[in-house]
Amino acid sequence: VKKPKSSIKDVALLAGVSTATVSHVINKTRFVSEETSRKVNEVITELEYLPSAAARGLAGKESKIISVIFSDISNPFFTSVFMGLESVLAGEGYELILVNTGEEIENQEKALRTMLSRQIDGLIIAPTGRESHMLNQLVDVGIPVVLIDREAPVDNVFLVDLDNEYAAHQAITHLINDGHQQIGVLLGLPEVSTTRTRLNGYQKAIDEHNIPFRPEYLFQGHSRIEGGYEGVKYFLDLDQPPTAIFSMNNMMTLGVLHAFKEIGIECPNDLGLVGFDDHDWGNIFTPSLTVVRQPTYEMGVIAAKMLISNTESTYRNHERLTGELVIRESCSKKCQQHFKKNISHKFIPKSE
Amino acid sequence: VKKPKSSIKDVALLAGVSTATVSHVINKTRFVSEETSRKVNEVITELEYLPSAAARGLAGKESKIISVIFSDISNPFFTSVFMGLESVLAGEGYELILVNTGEEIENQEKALRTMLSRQIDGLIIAPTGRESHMLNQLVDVGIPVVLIDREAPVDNVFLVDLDNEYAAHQAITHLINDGHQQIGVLLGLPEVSTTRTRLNGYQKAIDEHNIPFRPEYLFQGHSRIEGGYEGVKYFLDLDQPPTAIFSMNNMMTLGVLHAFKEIGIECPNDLGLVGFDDHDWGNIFTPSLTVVRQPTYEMGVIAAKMLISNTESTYRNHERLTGELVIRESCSKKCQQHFKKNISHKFIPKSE
DNA sequence: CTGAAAGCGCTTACAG
DNA sequence: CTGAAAGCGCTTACAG
Repeated sequence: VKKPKSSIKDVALLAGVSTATVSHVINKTRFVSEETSRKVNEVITELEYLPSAAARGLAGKESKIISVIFSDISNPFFTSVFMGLESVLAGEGYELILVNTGEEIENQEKALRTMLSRQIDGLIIAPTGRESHMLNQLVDVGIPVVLIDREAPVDNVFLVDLDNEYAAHQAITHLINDGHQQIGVLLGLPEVSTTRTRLNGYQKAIDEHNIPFRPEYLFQGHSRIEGGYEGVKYFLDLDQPPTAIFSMNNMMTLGVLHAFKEIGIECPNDLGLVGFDDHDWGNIFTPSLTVVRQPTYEMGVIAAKMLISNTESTYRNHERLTGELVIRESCSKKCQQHFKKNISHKFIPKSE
Repeated sequence: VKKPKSSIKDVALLAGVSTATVSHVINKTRFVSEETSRKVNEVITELEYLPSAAARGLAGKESKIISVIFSDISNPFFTSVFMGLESVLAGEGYELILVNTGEEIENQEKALRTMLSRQIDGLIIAPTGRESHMLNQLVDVGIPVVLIDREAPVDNVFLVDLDNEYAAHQAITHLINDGHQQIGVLLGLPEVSTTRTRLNGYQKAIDEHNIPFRPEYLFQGHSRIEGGYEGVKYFLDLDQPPTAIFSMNNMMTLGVLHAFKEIGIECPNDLGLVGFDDHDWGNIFTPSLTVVRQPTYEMGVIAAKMLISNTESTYRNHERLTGELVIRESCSKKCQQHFKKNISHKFIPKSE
């Protein structure tokens, strides 16, 4: 039951003009007399004509497609960034191809390869951080790319990220001021740049307070729920468990809360918690969560504007935003002894 | 610093064959001697040749683009569906254009119009439910479309959804068995089909238990956080407030929990709660939430498979899945009097 | 103020 | 086993 689509030729024929004229009235790319212009538009609506994006792309114009490559779209951080992107790009007539790499470099490379064969007008990517052959190739070919959230070893790209070191420093300092000296860290993925910069902020904060660095207070949580969950178990099994936890992202924070509930840990009295990324449940949970809020939507907006601004004047190549420490209830320590002494006997491992 | 991309002509020239042959070795669409085939592939890697998707599309082949139109990508329901879609489609070489309508019919129509001008291979959409001219046109033009989660007035489309009536019936029956006779409902958007079917399930369940239907127990929450929050306030202001709330989606449930925390409502003793959609925080919250879990990821998988299965045999035009009632702690009522009597004096309106 | 025509980079009958 | 060539539906110098 296919209805044949009409082409620019059909329009030209019916309107009694050339295809060039039709093209020009559609794109407003040269003057056309009002009369013919009207006639052409009439025929267009009559035939329900829509120009073929493929033909347009081939003929050398922009594709109006921008590719977005994220690592984990189930993370609200990225959906919020996406909405920020969309808010400016949709208005400009762009469509977004979204691909989810699941943090796998092979998926990223494969996606980038496809993008290279498409006529994309730009790329917005939260890169894995490892060397990427395809990313360099995309840049070489002249496609504008903006890195978001994370750095990567490429030149001639835009970058919008958070001042992660400052944000982490702020969070840890807050924890210290609330009486914590032993602070466990749930690390994000090692190959992602934010893990390093947030750790730097931690280091700097404890240094400033002459708190010794303890490698056993670092746990690799892989930015995943399970990692946060396992991390709590790990910390409590230490001879001298930390009195507070710094979680480097919201997924791990969720895992921490899981563990807290399961083990019966009362936060912040038993164990303090400061997280990265804010969300509605952060406010609902008891205690409500003290977190570093990232301006996620705004990051998307800026990235999008960078990409489509041909005037380089508006933005620098690198826009660094500032996080906001949202102080709620999960940090303030009231008793100083280590939590382990009191509850280790009620530890219930997760049933698998 | 643009590096010129090489075309199929360049490859043909360097390999000493025709473009037809190059095309055929790439697509494996007719036999080519092993020797020339090898030679062609060598040249391809040497030139880092990648076929132009635009040209391919124009020349009549598939575009390998599938369009996904959702109403709210910040809702985990949709991100989970998206990941299900991606899990099968990425493997088949498809790219997904994602657009977020924010539940606005105009945005939907605009997006569909663009899709019509693109050479998309298929469309997966959670439609607003209202009559859509563009949707019909897409179908007319021969593009396969699958409706997901919701129905819409179109013919010749696939549909994958939940048995919403059954799911709601199950949830309400559970509430009734836990001792609730007054059950307030937070309605989803009126134009979305699931709102109607879930309400039917509610109606059926109370009918079966001879519980009178009370229109004042229905509150329009618009499937949004604010709606859930306002709903709780509304219900508690009734002369005879309900003893339990049925929330038709996870966003409204979040709003309910906000209100609970703010007003100081103890769930389930003060007010029971059963929600639609499951999420990690459902388990973390105290009390943990009793909800209808939808097989979201699976819905995505099935929708994707429907779309690309040319053999109509595998799937019917309509696949209806079954939700699972996950019983946790937020329903069982222990005291029978209406909650209002005890706490209305501590009511603190949200500061705006 | 408007047209004729080349060209974008593929695919695919048609031929041999 | 492989080529020459038409054609997909646009855009854009070039001409007038």
